[in-house]
Amino acid sequence: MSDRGEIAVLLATAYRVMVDDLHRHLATVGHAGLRPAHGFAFQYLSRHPTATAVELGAHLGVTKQAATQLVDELTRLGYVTREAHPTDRRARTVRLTERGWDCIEKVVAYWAQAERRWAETVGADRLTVVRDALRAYVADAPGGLRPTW
Amino acid sequence: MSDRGEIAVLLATAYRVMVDDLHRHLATVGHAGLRPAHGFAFQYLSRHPTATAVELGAHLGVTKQAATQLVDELTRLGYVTREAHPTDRRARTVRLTERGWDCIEKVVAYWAQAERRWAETVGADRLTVVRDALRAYVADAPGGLRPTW
DNA sequence: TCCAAGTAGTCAACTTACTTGTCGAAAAGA
DNA sequence: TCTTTTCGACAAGTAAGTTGACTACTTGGA
Repeated sequence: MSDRGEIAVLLATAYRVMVDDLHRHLATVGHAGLRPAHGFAFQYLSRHPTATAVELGAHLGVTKQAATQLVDELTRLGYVTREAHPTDRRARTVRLTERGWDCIEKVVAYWAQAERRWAETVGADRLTVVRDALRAYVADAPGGLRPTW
Repeated sequence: MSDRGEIAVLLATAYRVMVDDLHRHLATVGHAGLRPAHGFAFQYLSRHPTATAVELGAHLGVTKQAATQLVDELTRLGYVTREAHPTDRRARTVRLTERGWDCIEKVVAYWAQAERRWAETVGADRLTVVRDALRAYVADAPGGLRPTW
């Protein structure tokens, strides 16, 4: 179980290490209490400024109730606010606060730094190979995203 | 959020795709009902034939109660059996059944095949680079394994 | 050899992050 | 207009973990 198919184990471990490191880091820069699930919510909200909770749920692949709970939690933590929807009086849009944007910036900065460190140990050219190979793998694969971190 | 630090997103997505594909495949070869968490239990049990539930829990990073529940479930599904511990009358060892070993074999075979397919699209030499780079990443990282799939 | 401390596993209650189901209010399509 | 759909709220249930307390057995030291 360690030669053939080793990449699967490595992939799982690398993923885990990355997520753990990120959250450990975030906790030290004023963003404790975030769970992996929040990451993709942030990513979606950052490029869909008028998204509703239901929309967000659809993107994350969870029910609207779960999405509502997530938004409740992010609201309580100060990362998003709910505002009246411009055209639909049933709906409310979910908007990132300044604190939300700050967190996103810090995630991006941390990943960029982690990537630089990795490039230092294995070489930038090799890291490019990794990136391309991963792109090929996920492009090839069937179906829905929903990375669930 | 897509150039610098893109590898983080790719890693998360690739992991997700891999796990989903694996479980979809397992369901088609007579091993439906398995959850990601079972994978590492199998891996550990395959190389620690006299492991107890508590030991397994320590390896997986969960409480003994959670480990016991996991073993209950695997027993019910026919993947493991509990047997008297050879020297400790408090303890019971958890042993893989034939069905358990069959599942492990199928996982290994599937990963090997997935790796071959991947190598076909990106080239075997590039896949070696990926493997080495991932090894370097997880080796570099601090601390506990516990991939939690 | 006995006793205190430690450990394997069980039972019970609670927490978290979801799920399904139902509903009122508003929107949208025929 | 009228029917159907959709947004979000409320309620209850489930799955997979947690902490805490307990019994049965083991172990190591006085």
